[in-house]
Amino acid sequence: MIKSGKRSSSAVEDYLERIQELIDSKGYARVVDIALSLGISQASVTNMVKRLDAEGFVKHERYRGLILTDEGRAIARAVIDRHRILTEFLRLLGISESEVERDVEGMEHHLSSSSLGAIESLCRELTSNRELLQKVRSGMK
Amino acid sequence: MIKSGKRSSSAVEDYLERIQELIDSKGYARVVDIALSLGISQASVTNMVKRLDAEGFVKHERYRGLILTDEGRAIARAVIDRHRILTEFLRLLGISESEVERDVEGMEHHLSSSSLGAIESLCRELTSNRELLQKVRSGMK
DNA sequence: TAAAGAAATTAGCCAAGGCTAATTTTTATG
DNA sequence: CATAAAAATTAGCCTTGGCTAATTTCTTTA
Repeated sequence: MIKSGKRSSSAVEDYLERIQELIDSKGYARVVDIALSLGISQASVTNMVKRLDAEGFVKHERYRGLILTDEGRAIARAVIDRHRILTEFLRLLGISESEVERDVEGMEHHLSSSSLGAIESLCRELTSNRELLQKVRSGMK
Repeated sequence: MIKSGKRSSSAVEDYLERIQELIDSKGYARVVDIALSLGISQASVTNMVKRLDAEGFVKHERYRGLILTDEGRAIARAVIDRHRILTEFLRLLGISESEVERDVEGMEHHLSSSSLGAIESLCRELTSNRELLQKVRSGMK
């Protein structure tokens, strides 16, 4: 039996994504690290961490850092996946790096896995078919 | 000299989009029409309409309805465009109608015009090249 | 044209997520 | 090992954008 799913907010997804990335890159994620990385205040992070802990997405040990629960990690992984694929997609289409970032950050919380799978397939096709890619790119106004 | 741009919120964009659609379809958009159409309370709409009016996106006449200013109409048109193209895109990829709707509603506020143009071009290609479309669709897990 | 009904507004509330300033707790260092 | 520095928390505030209930204003109709 799979845990409910609970549709988490964009903010929650952003936090979980960043926490996982911090753990992957530096081995730990403390309140201060998250705050710096997201560009928000430590106080705001403390609040959200309380919520994430209460809702079972993370376990927090003061001054030690956070770890993600299975559920939290599943969400983080899903968001990171959507992020990666959307980024690849827009880059393939020749969108400028700064726009890719803005667009992806906005869209990554609103993509069903069906749509994600379709875009992934499209990326494969665009990657293996340069002629097609050229054609698409040249058709942009 | 073009007016600043002002990056309006998703909520503002949703309202302007819906107001324009109501005007297009029934000729007018009153508070009650917007409330019914968005599935929220009249009181909430009254509040937002005050804001939209104060910020110069609409003109409101009680019991008569709203009209969009040039600026409001420009935003509405842009959102409706993004909506239309994203919808076409996901439909082409074979996503189910309900998922198309959910995904588009979420994503339509976060798409730059570059990305929009690219997706538009991609739609043209997918439409005129059924073989490609088949290939992409069959590559989805 | 007066009264019923529809439309709109007001008042007061709530939750999510931000913020700063002040304080507490832990770690690290001279 | 005392204390400075770093990390975390608390308290209190703000904005956005919802809500309900009560009230007001306009329109419609008997």
